[in-house]
Amino acid sequence: MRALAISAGMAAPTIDNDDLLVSSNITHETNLWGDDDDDLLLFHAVADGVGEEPTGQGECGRFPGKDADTQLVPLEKFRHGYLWVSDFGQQMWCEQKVFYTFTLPTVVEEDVKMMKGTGLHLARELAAHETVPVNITSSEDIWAVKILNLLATIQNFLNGGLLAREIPVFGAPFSEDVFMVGIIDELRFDPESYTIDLSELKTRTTKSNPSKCQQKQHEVQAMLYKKLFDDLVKGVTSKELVARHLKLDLGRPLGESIRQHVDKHGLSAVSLDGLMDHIFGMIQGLTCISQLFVEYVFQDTHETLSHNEIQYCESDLEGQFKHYLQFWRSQRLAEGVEIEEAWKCQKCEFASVCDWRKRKGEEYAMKNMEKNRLGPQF
DNA sequence: ATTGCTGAAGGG
Ligand code: SF4
Repeated sequence: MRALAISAGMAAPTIDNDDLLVSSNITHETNLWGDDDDDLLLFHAVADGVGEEPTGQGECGRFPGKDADTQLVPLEKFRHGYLWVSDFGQQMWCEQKVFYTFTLPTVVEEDVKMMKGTGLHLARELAAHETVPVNITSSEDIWAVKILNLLATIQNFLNGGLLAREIPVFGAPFSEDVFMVGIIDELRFDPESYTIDLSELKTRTTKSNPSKCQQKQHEVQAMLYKKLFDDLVKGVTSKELVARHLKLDLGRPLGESIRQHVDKHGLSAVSLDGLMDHIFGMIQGLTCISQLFVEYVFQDTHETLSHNEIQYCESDLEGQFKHYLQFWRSQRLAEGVEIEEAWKCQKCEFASVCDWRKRKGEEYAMKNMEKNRLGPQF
């Protein structure tokens, strides 16, 4: 079984054989994974957005409410009106840090553990398909790539394929009208039971599972992927919704390079309108995700430390989703870590300027002083 | 900042 994925990037397009996956970037070219011949076509596309600097909203720009100058909330200032699934995980680590990464200059240094993690993910991805570059001429093309890569997965499963990696998903969960985009690490299809399981891969520098709080991050990430995928299967996510949030013109003709791949899938669509009609119809022939797994792999030896099922809890997910959304809508300030998690500040590049950390430290010192002052006498 | 006039994710 061969899969094809497309990617658009700055580099020259490359075409591989075997299973192809495509990823697209904001630039002029994309890569398709896989074989030219057939089967799976996976695209990831990128979205467009709008970014802005937060401005004089008081100390560190942390006050809630719209930005004084631009009247934009973080969702619009820092993202282009839609969020990434991974944004929520970052917020769970430290929301204040998320805020700083968007508003303060950061030090450029290569992160070996992240590069290793990326490498391990890429190796697995390429084991499932190859990428083929495509040319991109518009935002519509970029999203068409994502949709074609999702289509490749769907066609793969409907044709008896068992495994897919790096599957793009998107939607606006929980009727909040906030658009989310993400990429699922891995889906496995069992034709016998007609079930699809999801697996989220995390690599580790130490030979141990992460702390509870990090495990929680990974679980929420996996649950959100399921939610987005299931909404697609259920037909909750419509092309109009996608077009509105991503500011896309459904009728705009797709570029030549994209059209060729559309043709290869046996489709006649010339624009996103027809392409999404097709894919949204087709995905409803699949089934919602059954089991969720998080796999931890040791970076040095590539050995799997654990591969455990996690429980999907929709009400829990919804609660978290709405809480973290408040930050993006300026309905509350960014929250930093509590004193129990001050260890996170140790390696944080913003520690020396972090207002939150300073305040927490002072509060803590104050409490201790109180205790010492009152303590001996009572 | 890798890519940030911003692709998702990459680990802690
Ligand atoms: S110093 Fe601590 S509280 Fe401040 S941004 Fe970093 S991790 Fe968050």
